[in-house]
Order: sequence, then structure tokens, then C-alpha cells
Amino acid sequence: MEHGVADLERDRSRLGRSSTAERVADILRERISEGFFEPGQRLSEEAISDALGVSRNTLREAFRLLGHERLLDHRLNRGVFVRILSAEDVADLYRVRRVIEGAAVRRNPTPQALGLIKEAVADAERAAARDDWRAVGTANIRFHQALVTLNESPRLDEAMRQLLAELRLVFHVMKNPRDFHEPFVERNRRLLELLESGRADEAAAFLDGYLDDAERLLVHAYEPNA
Amino acid sequence: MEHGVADLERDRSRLGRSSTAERVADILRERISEGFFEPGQRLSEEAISDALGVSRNTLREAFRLLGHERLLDHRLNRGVFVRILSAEDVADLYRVRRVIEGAAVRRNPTPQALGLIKEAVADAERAAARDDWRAVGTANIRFHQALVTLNESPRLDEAMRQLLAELRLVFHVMKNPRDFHEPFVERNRRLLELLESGRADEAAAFLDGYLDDAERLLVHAYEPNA
DNA sequence: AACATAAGAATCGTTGAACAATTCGACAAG
DNA sequence: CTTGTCGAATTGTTCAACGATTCTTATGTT
Repeated sequence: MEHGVADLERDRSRLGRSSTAERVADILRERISEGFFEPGQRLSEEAISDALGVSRNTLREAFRLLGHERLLDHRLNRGVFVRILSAEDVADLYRVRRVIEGAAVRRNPTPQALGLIKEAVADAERAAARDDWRAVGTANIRFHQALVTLNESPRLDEAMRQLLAELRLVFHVMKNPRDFHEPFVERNRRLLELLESGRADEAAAFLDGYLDDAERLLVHAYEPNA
Repeated sequence: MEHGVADLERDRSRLGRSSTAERVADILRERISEGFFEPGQRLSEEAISDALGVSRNTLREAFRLLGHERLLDHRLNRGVFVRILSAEDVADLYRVRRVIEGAAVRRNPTPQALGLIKEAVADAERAAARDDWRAVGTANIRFHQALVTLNESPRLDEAMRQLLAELRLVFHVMKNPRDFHEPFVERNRRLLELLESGRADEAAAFLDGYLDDAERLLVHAYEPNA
């Protein structure tokens, strides 16, 4: 009666997290990242605190949290709005990705991280095979999140998590997710191979081209609408 | 009557910045980073809200902000504490520095960034000449902050700012700031020269050694106390 | 004496109401 | 068409209250 216990430790992080404000933040974060709240939309304190059955004070604490994650834009005396990313924001996000992911692929890959990456690649391929491009998208995010774990830095993992959440604000502009995700399924596989064979420099160069293309595709689909 | 207006836009950022909660956060952030509040110390909601003349709710909003910056540790139902960095935290912070600063020195330096770096180096040298090691410390921080601007990424600048604020939590354990800062005044100058002459790879290698030594020194002074 | 336990104090978490401050739109005046 | 003014709506902040949780201290048992 001891081997099942170790697994529980992974859930321990969920225990500490219980204040109402944090749970409210979780709900809102999810709603934002799934596009339920659209960028630019104002989130009324009264309406939402009412709908969720929490006080305005508690809701405001949640707003602060999300503001710090850059998902909400807090304008004094005017309220909070779902963040609208500018083209410069997207460019900056990709600049950061080049730095963080670039450093990751240059490191000696640990078996653990490679495992995560491999899983994500396989998931994306399976999802692509059944034409589920939404699932390809989430698998792709998992892929890049896994890449970053190569750095073995909790803070970089966290930074990447936030960065991807921010990027999700603009992913919704893609009307046709297939065009955006399809080319990268194969490239993920290729990048994985480069990592496995220890060709770090090639992997880094490959990743740079990868990110350039991804950014271009994203900005192209994004600019016209803004 | 149109050319004077454009210049005003730069000051627009100053307008949004003011809410009691944010100003309170500014005050507390400063107090923490100057060591007035010691790591591990509990910050009582009642005492502080009383002392600053703000309500508990407003203070709690400020606490959330600082918690997100990792300066405060928020434990449910127990209050907020000034963060205590573990040795692993320090190691992780330096891991992130290697990634962010390493990427910075590999880039083609802009004259603007070089100017900031040069200033910081000169300030450190002047302060060292007059034995003001506290000033050397702040100039050194400015040096590394300036390094990061080479990335030309607002988000990386912000990440660095937070990272350095976090590191300041442990800088205070240095009883003799001279031992810690003195060796790096010269190395800052050397790194600047490498950047100016465009020898990016050498600069990167030099920086790695630099950070290794700095981390070692810091951990050495830190570990025994913990 | 050591240790478990239970009552009590202190503090946090959250709420709801209240009022001041600010924004924004509409409408009037120049 | 710009500028001033009024008022409704919303946010910013405070305050008082109460339940929930943690910490402290006193109590009683082995």
C-alpha cells in the first residue's frame, strides 16, 4: 500500500490552491484562453461578481492576478479588458520564444524531457491523422512547453506557460486552424530527431526557421483584422 | 500646432500609473529590496494597512501584486511572508540569467544599448574608486539590466527586472559587499570591450564564466546562514 | 515530566454596503 | 464644429462584520 501514494504528490500543488480569488482567476483564465471572452471586451465587475456569486473585492483580486499575467488590461477607473495583442506584442513574444526555446534545444537533452517531447509529437500526429486540428494545436503547445523543460528551470517553464497563454489570445483569429498547424506537425518530428541525435546546432538553426515561419503566418492572419 | 502633440504621447504611460494599491505595492517593494523587511518576516495586514492608512482590501491587492513577482510568499490563512530564497532558487535564477543575458550578448549591439552599458560600467568604476560598494552594487545591477536591453524585448527587460528584484532578497546576506562586487567591476569593463569589438562568441563565453563565479560566490555566502 | 487535547485569542478570507472619484455620452451653448 | 455642462454608470476605496483557520496557552492524562 505504498506505490499509489507517490503519485498523489503530483496533485499536492492543487491543495494549496484554494482561495476563492484564485479559483475565480482559474475560471476566467480558462474562459479567456478558450475565446469565450473576446479580446477587447470589458469585464464588468458587477456582472461577473454577480454571475459567479463572489464579492466585488474578491473578483478584483482575481483581476489583479490575471492582469499580472497580461491576459487582462487594467485601465484605471475604466475597468479591465481582455488584452488585445498588437503586432509588436506578437513580435516580442516570438523574440522571447527564440531566446527561451533556443537555449533549450542547445542543452543536453534529458531522457525525461525527451519523453515529454516525444509524446507531444505523437499526439499531434495522431490528431492530424483524424483531422482534429484543434487537438493538433494543443499538442503543439505541449510540444513547445516540453521543449522548454530541457532548460530544467522552473522559472523558464512558468514564463513559457504565461507566454503561451498570451499567444492564445491571438490564436483565435485563425479561422482555419489547419493551415496554421499542419506544416508544423512534420517539423516537430524533425526537430525531435535532431535533438535525439544530439545535433544541437542544427536543431537551433532549424528552430529559428520554424519560429520565423510561425510568426509570419500568425502576423499575416492577424494584421488585416486589427 | 501639431508637432508638439506627438511628443506628449511618450508621457502617456505616466497617466495610467496610479492607484492606491499600486503605490502601496511600490512602497513595499522598495522596503523589501532595501532589506527593511527581512526574508521570512510576516507582513501583518492589520499592522501595515493601519500604518499606511489604507484599507485591508487595498493592501491585499498590493500583496497579490508582489506575490506574483515572487517577492512575497502567500500562505493561505496564514498571511504573507517576505520570500525566503532557497539555494535551488538561486541556482534557478542564475540559470535564467545565463539564458537571457547569454542571448543578449550574442546579438548585434545597438548604439543605444551600448550607451547604457557604458554608463553603468563607468558609474561602477567611479563608485569603486571612492569605496562606495553599495553604489557599485546598484551600478552593477544597472549594467546587467542594460545588457538585457540588447535583446530589444520589453518582456525580457521586464523579466530581468523581476529577476534582479528577487535576487536582491539574498544580496543582503553579504556582510562584506566589497568582496562580492569588487571582482566584477573590471569584468564588466572587459565584457563591454568584447561587445564593442563585435566578438559575440567570446563575450558569451566570458559571460558564462562570469555568472558561474557570481553564483558560486553568492551561494557560498548564502548556504551557511540558511 | 512529557504529551495529547481542548478552549481561547489572533488573524486571515470573504462579504455587502456605502460613498467618493472618474469616465463617458448626451445635449446645450458659443 | 468645438467647447462646456450635466447626469448616469462604473470603478476605487473604505469600513464593519462574521465565519474559517491557525496559533497559543492552559488543562488534564499517562
